[in-house]
Amino acid sequence: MKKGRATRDRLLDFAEAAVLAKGFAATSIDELIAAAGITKSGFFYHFKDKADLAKALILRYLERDSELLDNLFRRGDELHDDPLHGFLVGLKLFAEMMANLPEAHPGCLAASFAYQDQIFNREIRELNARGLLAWRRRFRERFELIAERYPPRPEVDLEALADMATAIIEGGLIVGRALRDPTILPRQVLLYRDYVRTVFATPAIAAADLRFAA
Amino acid sequence: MKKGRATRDRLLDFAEAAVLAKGFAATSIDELIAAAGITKSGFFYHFKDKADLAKALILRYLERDSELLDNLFRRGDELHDDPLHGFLVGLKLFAEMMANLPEAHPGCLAASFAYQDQIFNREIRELNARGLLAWRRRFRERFELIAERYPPRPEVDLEALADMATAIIEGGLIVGRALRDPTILPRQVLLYRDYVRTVFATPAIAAADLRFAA
DNA sequence: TGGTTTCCGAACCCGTAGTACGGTTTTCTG
DNA sequence: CAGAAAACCGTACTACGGGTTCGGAAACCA
Repeated sequence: MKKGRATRDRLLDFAEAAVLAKGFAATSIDELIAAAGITKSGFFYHFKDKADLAKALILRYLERDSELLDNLFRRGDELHDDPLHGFLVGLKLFAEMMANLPEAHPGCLAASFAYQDQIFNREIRELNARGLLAWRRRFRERFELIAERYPPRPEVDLEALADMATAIIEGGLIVGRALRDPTILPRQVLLYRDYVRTVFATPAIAAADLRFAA
Repeated sequence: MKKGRATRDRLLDFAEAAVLAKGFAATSIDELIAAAGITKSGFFYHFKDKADLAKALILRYLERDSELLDNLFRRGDELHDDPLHGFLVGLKLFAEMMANLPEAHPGCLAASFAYQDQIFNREIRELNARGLLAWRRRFRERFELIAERYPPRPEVDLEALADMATAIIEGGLIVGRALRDPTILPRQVLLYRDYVRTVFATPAIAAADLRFAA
């Protein structure tokens, strides 16, 4: 009962790495069971078919991801009780975390799935979309909170600014991957951070904010 | 000699669409020849194997893409001989083009390949990386030109700003794809455009404000 | 001890990339 | 215009790996 969970998790680990490297269709069950040291029927005990594996993969990925972001921005807010600067610190923490990853960037499962969505059933596509919407919502709510204190430049749509966070992360991952340069993603995040600041930091308020420094 | 070229192009068309929808591994030669109305040996006359198809795909994609960007920014420069504003117009034209696409967004082959790079040989990965580097170079050179006339905010690295263009496009494509919302990409491009403007046309605020690096 | 969880062995069928080879059309050249 | 050469397509076949099923057997727990 405990061991089953462990091998299931190992299967998911191998699968996630393989999917990010080769895509879902090119990841064979054979290679997963070989890596996990079990046989095929062992696999089909844990997952009823390959689609079930895909579903488990995103579910786990989205959950972990949301947890990670929660922690990150919570820590940011602990360092600054101002909503804007807490967010900016959170972004910085994220950039640092991405810069200090032990190995090359793993990539994002949601992006991988998005570029192969026709091989998945609707349920999985829905899950993926819901994950994206959660990210949008997370950032949008934060921006609305910030906007109460720091009026944003009026022509900037806060929802698009929220989507920009995930867009810049996904894009940074792709460019970093293709160029095999893990420094790209963190730098992109910092540029995004800089942009967010320019959106909310109007001159008068920005001056007043200097007391937050130090 | 003429007809052969045409069927080859049709094969590439179907292949590109299928790869963007399902990934390269899940795209079978059988489905391509069925769509093109030829038989297998017809396919293997045009491409010596599947890897050869992949190579032809990116080559064509990168070439078309570069041509498209050339046209776009040339038109932008024709409307404004100022390097900054010509570029901004080019970005706007790009956003409009993406907004007015007849069908949903096709996606970017380079991104698709980046998330499945382990199924390709080194030559193809190199081609893909070279494409990315070309985009970086294109934008970086432009930014350096702009910087001669409009001094950028000093903390902004122009190379990263160049990468941000492709990152925002790739990211916008992914988010738009996952959410099935074709308006996302153009809006992201416009946000990027807004950021570029703030980088080069800075009101006096930011200098002091940006020292803030908790 | 009895039941549940976890895994194994072996077989099954299908789709896939790729080949061999012969035939037909198109294009070039004398 | 003839005819060779190049370009193109069809049929039939191989070899293999893929996902999936089923009947059990250890391992674990109550």
